[in-house]
Amino acid sequence: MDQHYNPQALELATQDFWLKNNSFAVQSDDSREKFYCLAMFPYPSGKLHMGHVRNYTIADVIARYQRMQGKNVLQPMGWDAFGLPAENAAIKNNVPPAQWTAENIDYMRVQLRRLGFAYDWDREIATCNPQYYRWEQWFFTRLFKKGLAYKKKAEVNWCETDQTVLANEQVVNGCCWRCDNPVERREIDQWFIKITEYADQLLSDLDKLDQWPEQVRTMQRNWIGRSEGIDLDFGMPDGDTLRVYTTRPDTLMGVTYLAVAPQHPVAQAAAKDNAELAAFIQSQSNIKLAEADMATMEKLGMDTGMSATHPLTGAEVPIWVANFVLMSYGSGAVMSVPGHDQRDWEFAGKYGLPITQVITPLGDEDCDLSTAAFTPKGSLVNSGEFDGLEFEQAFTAIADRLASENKGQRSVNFRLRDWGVSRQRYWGAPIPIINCDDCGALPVPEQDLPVVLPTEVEFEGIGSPLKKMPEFYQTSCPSCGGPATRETDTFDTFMESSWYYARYASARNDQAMLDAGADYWAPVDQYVGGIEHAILHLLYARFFHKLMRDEGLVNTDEPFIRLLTQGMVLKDGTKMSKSKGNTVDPQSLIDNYGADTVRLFSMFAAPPEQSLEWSDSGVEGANRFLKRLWKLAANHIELGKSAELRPGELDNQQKAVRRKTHETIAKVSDDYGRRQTFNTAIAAIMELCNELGKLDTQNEQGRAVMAEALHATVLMLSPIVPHICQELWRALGCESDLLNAPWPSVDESALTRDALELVIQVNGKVRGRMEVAVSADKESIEAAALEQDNVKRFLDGVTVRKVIVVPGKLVNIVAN
RNA sequence: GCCGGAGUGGUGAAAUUGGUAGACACGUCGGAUUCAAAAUCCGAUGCUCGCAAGAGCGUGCCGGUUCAAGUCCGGCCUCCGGUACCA
Repeated sequence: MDQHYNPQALELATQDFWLKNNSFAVQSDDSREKFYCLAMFPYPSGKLHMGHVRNYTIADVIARYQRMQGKNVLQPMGWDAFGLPAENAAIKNNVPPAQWTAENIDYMRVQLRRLGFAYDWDREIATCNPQYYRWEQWFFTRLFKKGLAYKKKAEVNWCETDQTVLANEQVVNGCCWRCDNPVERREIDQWFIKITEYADQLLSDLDKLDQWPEQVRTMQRNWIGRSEGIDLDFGMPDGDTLRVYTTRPDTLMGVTYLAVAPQHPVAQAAAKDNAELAAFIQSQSNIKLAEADMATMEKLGMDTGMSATHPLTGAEVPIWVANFVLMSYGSGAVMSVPGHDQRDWEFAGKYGLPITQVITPLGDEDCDLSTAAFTPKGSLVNSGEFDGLEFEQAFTAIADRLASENKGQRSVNFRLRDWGVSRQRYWGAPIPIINCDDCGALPVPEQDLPVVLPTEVEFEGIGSPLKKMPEFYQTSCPSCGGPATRETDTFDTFMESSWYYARYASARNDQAMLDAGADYWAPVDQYVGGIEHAILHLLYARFFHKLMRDEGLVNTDEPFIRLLTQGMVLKDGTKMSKSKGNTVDPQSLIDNYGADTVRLFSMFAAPPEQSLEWSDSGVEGANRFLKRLWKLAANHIELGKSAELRPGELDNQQKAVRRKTHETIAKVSDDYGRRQTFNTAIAAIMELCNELGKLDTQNEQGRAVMAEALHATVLMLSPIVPHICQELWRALGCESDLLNAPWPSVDESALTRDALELVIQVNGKVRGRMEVAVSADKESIEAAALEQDNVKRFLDGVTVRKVIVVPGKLVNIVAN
């Protein structure tokens, strides 16, 4: 065996071996337990970045570990190939998005192969391929027929200069990122999918996801935002009503004004003969659609001059237009209770509206309405017949009263909004709809699918090229046969990423969206991806899975059983990304050190769920460890075949090393399987190797202990650094295929010890240590602790009050 | 703004159920080896005081619970992610 570790040659040879043996292609096999391991597929942006390397190494480690547990493991890879960056690159480099994307995929595929990931490449998919998106189009037509897809008007960011719809990302400080002119909001027809019909299920099924991080479940719960309240109607002068939703009906008697969204019909009507109000509403249309912008902007409002009648008191309350009221939540109108809502309080203060107290504290909370609103729940005052009631009683009493007068009823509301899937962009899957003047919007018939996106296009970036291609949009109505036009909008790319995990299981089927492969492989047993996808992608995928279930395509409720959300790879304290220009190219690291070093470093630097601050130093250390490991094995092999291990004949050092070996197996197994903290697994293996370096191998049993430890080490490291381990496995004389070798097991008899060290504290501070026999009882431990010289110093002149013995850990002497 | 995280040596981090703070590495310093250097190996390394034994301090900040708090509770600060058209 070569004393010198040469990763480049070794890794290429190993990858060649895997390729020739088709090592990672898998088939359904009902006789074996399956394990579906999936990392979120990449957007083919050009080159891999460190976030990809981290993501795919984590998943690969888990996949290889599960294979060593004897499972039938599927790990596929593909490309989230539609999206905005391809259009930007097309404009910048004058290359069609399809070509740019295909070239990136080809380059990145080579990089993934070079990193040695155990993918079944036979199942590779790219979402921009018509063989993929045709099933998405087909599925959408099914949703349309079920009434789950519908069209309505919704706002977009519009650049009048460029005549283009802008993504939020493309609006910088309220202006177009290309021409720097102010954007405005514009209403256009868009397609929606009724995710709100599934809100209850999406919420309640979160309870089943007990192998998801709690933080992700909490975020989704809050995003769905179920609340219980009351819909109630204020009377309008024309006899009509103005509906508001509130979760605090107990404060109803404290309403001093109503606030409606600028887009609300009442606001629009009032503006018709009020130029000042019309100008105010107009000025609010220059704010971009992002919630963060709307929530942080200055809260502004204007009196409409109109008023409404309070449903219980009959009092007249003024109606204001307020820019912080969202047309998309509830009814687009809210009742304002400045005494008990901080935002209403600030607004009332600013515009001189009255502030009334109707809740009084139950406990000793501060309540001074001249300094702030009092927002906790309490007991009602100034509320007539409801005085003295607490929240629950008041809720019931007021709800019943409103219901009896037919002015309101209990209502469950969700923050979640229906999913808008229309994009006014070229590089996406065409929405399979035909618009006929006589018959309306109709789905493209199944036999005419897919609606293929033309890839030979003139791409200028001003609007979608599809709108200038009559050969694309001119068609005939599937119902009446008359002339009709296709939708030129394309789908949100979240559509493609919402079901790809299932398609991998049926990747080559051109007769159906999913087949028996999906029955076998779905759901995904382990999903790995960035925490930034905690809400949108993961919620849409959960929704899509339920849609597919209800279409009979899958037979489970949830797509992802266990979820690992990896932290960001940061550099200089901010997310590493192409747009920020702070990326580290993993390719040069692979060229310098090899794939195993890059894999080892990215697993060692931080636990998977934490963000990882990149530093170039440390990669060197990972490489150094592999060199040391190589040399350790080479030195052992040079000494020749080792004898059979006879545990009864070991001396103390050999026993200690063997104990360390099995302690390490126990620790590393737990770190891989339960904790998924690969950094601590690596640290434990490093500790073992440090011990092995000190082991005397001049005698037979010493070499036998070394052999056992090296076998375990190679097995335990193989998911992380598979290339070097494959080579060492062979060099250690093992004939079997390391990929399928069973995970090492713990020999409990090797773990026993006679004595252990206890820490002795006086009043919680460490004052000494002592060796005690494992069998020692509490009394003898206490007595020995009190005899320690340094302990006695601290007990001088004080009285021992209590002695606490924590078995196997410490003794704490409480004295004063 | 709202929702969810994070904050520990010079650096990345460890401490899994409230029980020895800093494992494992990086870096730095010292030594061995070398004509010399690289590489490699050995040793030291939280801060302060001390020849040493040892002592004091120390996990973003303020307060609390406990024999014992990085860990639990209350209140802040800073940074990161998401915020529905970036993916």
